Amino acid sequence: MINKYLTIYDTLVEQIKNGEIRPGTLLPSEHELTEQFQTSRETIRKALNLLSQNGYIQKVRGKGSIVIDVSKLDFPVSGLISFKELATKMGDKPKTTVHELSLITKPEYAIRQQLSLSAKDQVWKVIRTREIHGKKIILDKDFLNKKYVPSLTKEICEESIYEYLENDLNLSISFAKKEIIVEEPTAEDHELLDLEGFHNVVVIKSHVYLEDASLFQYTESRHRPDKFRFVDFARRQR
Amino acid sequence: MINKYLTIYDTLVEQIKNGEIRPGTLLPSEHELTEQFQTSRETIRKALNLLSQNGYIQKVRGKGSIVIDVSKLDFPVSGLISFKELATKMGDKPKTTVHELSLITKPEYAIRQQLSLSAKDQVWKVIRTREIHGKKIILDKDFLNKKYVPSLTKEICEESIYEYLENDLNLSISFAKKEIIVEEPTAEDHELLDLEGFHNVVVIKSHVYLEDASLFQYTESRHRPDKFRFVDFARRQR
DNA sequence: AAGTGGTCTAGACCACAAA
DNA sequence: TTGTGGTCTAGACCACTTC
Repeated sequence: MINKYLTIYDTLVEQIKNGEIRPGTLLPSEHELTEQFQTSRETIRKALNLLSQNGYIQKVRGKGSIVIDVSKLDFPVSGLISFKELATKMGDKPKTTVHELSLITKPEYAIRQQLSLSAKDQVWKVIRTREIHGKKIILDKDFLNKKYVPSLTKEICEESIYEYLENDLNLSISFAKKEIIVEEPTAEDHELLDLEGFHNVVVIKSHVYLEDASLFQYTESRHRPDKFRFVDFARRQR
Repeated sequence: MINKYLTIYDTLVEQIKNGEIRPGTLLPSEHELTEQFQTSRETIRKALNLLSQNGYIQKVRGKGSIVIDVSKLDFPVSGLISFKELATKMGDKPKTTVHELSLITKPEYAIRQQLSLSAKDQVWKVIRTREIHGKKIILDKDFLNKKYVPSLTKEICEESIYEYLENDLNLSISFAKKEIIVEEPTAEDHELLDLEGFHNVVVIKSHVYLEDASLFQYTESRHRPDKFRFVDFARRQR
């Protein structure tokens, strides 16, 4: 059997999405749910806390758990939509072009800083553009610590580096720190992207960490501003 | 006495920030912590889960809790830096100008939609610009449901609407759904902001909810792109 | 085999809301 | 007063890492 509290979570999410439990109404009380799912209250509370964190319910002491209207925004609860999702959403086959794939033996200072490298660490540098409806709208610059990724090919970069990491290398990404800013396009942006007169690019700088909290990738994803969208669900405080 | 698990959380955060517990090392085990803080393991685990959610540690089964290097980004763990923080960080007194403060008796369709209003609900409309170093760089357009905010003055809008809501009206914001996109400046942007040749504005659209999950505010915060910055800590999965 | 974190339990007491 | 969610406990068993 799989996790009990996750199956309860999934069940409730399903019921909320289906409309079996309507927005604005109350969930059954924790006591009732323990009977419904034949489990202890703490287990129910774990499931409910997940629902709360992911924006499905709002818990109110003394009252109950209010179901939030999740229909207002159509997206994964939080975060940047990935390139593949973006492309398929726009009804297009995603197309990736690899402009550079090289192994840097002596990384420059800025990169060593970003990846907290020691003097002898080597780094994969990958530069790719992403195309939707025939327009190159995203420029991805990836730097990966060779310590964790011994080999890398053009074919892998054209598909998905992440799938390669997870499926073949058995590396698992656990968290990322992202920063979003707007910059003037560089010469490289002008050369590789179809900017069509846009005067800014949206830049997402990410530090990506593995399960053991080791930093293994730094990425700059540079987007044409008209195609950029980021959503966030922010719960107040702890 | 206040919350036990929160005080434990605060203690550990303090130790991590001070450097008493160094990044890359392991926290004491949960068992050890129960003895250190004279409490049960589940209470310790509540504190540790908070640390994990807020990006201070990474828990690894069988190993322990790794302390993450929190110094790489200097900011509140996640989210948009507020105007006041931004201003004080740049060593300037924040200055707010109120351009409009009006009560709309018949809100247009778009606003009724955004705030899920019934036909007879009235809405406060507030338009303000924010100034740093003598430049108007943020345009805030707020729409507040009068049902929750009976009165509003120019003085309140020049200070902080939020402080008024929380301190005087005893209203508490619980969560917000935000969307970030980049737009061409409108005529209004050109009129009210010091755009200085910038061709885009970063727009943060927010739906703000109260503790009982009722939607009470819709806001568009329009930023000059060079002064915009957003940070995000994204943990994978649930 | 020993130590770590992950899940689950059954019960207790508390703070808050509504009737 | 009753019902709700919030905190806390002491213990159990499991899955994983390390030795």
